[in-house]
Amino acid sequence: MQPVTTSQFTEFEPRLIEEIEKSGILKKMGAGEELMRPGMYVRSIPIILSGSLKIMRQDDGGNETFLYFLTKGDTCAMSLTCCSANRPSTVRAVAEEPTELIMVPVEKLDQWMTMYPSWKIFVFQAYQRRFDDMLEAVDSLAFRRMDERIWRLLKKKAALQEKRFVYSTHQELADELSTSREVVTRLLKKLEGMGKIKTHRNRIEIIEVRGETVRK
Amino acid sequence: MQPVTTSQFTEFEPRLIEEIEKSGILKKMGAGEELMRPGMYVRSIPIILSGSLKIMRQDDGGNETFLYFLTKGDTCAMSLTCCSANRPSTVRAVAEEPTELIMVPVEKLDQWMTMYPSWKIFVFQAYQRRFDDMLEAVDSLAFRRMDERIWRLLKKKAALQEKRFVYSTHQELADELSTSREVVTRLLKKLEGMGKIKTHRNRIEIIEVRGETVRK
DNA sequence: CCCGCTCAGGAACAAAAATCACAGAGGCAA
DNA sequence: TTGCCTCTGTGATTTTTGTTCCTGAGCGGG
Repeated sequence: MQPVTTSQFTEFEPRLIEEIEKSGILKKMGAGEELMRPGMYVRSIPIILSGSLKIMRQDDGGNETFLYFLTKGDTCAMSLTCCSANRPSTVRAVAEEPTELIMVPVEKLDQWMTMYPSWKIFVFQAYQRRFDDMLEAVDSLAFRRMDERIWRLLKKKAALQEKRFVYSTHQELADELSTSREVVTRLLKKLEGMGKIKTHRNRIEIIEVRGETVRK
Repeated sequence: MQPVTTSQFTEFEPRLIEEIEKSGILKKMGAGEELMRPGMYVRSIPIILSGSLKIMRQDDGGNETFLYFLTKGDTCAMSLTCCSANRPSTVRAVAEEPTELIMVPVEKLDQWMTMYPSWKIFVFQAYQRRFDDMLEAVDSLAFRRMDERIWRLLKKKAALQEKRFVYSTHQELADELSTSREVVTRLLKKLEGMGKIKTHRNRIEIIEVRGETVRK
């Protein structure tokens, strides 16, 4: 429909890329914009072209916790499962930065699975990667203390955009780590004391990664 | 090969059941026996006939945490991903009770996917269920305090075997919740004080579930 | 420039969980 | 019975995290 740059996905057959471009709808999202929330029914699955989506889990009481990021070439495994089971989403997806994606209607999923080997591989890889991501989230929650969780989250965010500045408020980080703003502030100060970061208003500077200084 | 009772899986085509019985290997495990550990390469995927497997995540320092149970009719999504990506396992699987399973060689996975619609559904449902389980594990870790986590684990274990006794030591529960034995002992005492359980040596009795008393 | 708002910092205290240290209970086997 | 071993209970202490409350910095709009 739109002139979509799916051609970057070299692992897809040309025919499949054609199909994606034909039936997919291009969507542009601004930073912080919400693509999906718990309870929402999903009728199409996103493939990310650029930028990144932050996937969060929420409980009934408004608390939430970060699960993982989706970046270029990723698709949302949750959407896949929800779509095919026709159930509402149980997670929230928010654009972490300006993000472009193609929304592919559910109906195509099954068709393409049998028609295009590369699509089958794509879908299975999506499941695989998300399992890995979930396990990492579990590791973080089960085995690490808050200071390390913050530090890792900051590094992940910085790596995502290949910048040394992370544009998050303490409150946002607190939400992502399911803790309180005060705790984040405290531990950021500690990290600052250790020389790993420098805090600014609305932005945190990553100084040191494993002894190396981040450039850019 | 062996006379396997796969016939209980009515959702499979008769032809598929035949195939499973032909190429699958029946395996019986005693309670506590280990099917898989991190680092192990898997060349066949298990389908559980009876009993249950406990899936645990371990970190490098010997700590571990419970992820979910697999029961009759389930298969291990981790095995699926590990097999097809030819990577070692990143989780540990232990028989929670005496358990019977069929081990199906990896090679069949792909074949059956295209040949038998019911197998494709089976595999996708496996992914779906395990995603749900992982999300529940995350909820537990992120949003609940240790006393509630213990209580829920006990109820889950009791439900698994439809008994009101849970045959676990405090140390085992501590490992499953990635905490220390002392904490478990203390909180069990608290639950006992609340009349929800009664503790015995090597076994815990579930007294009350949501106001109802457990029979059996 | 002042007002109002969000964001960050921090003190003081409370609660939850982890750690240390030890004692006793129960069961098994010599 | 005695000794040994595992499992359980508990007190004391520390660490980590959560909570409450208040202060001031920074920033944009009138």
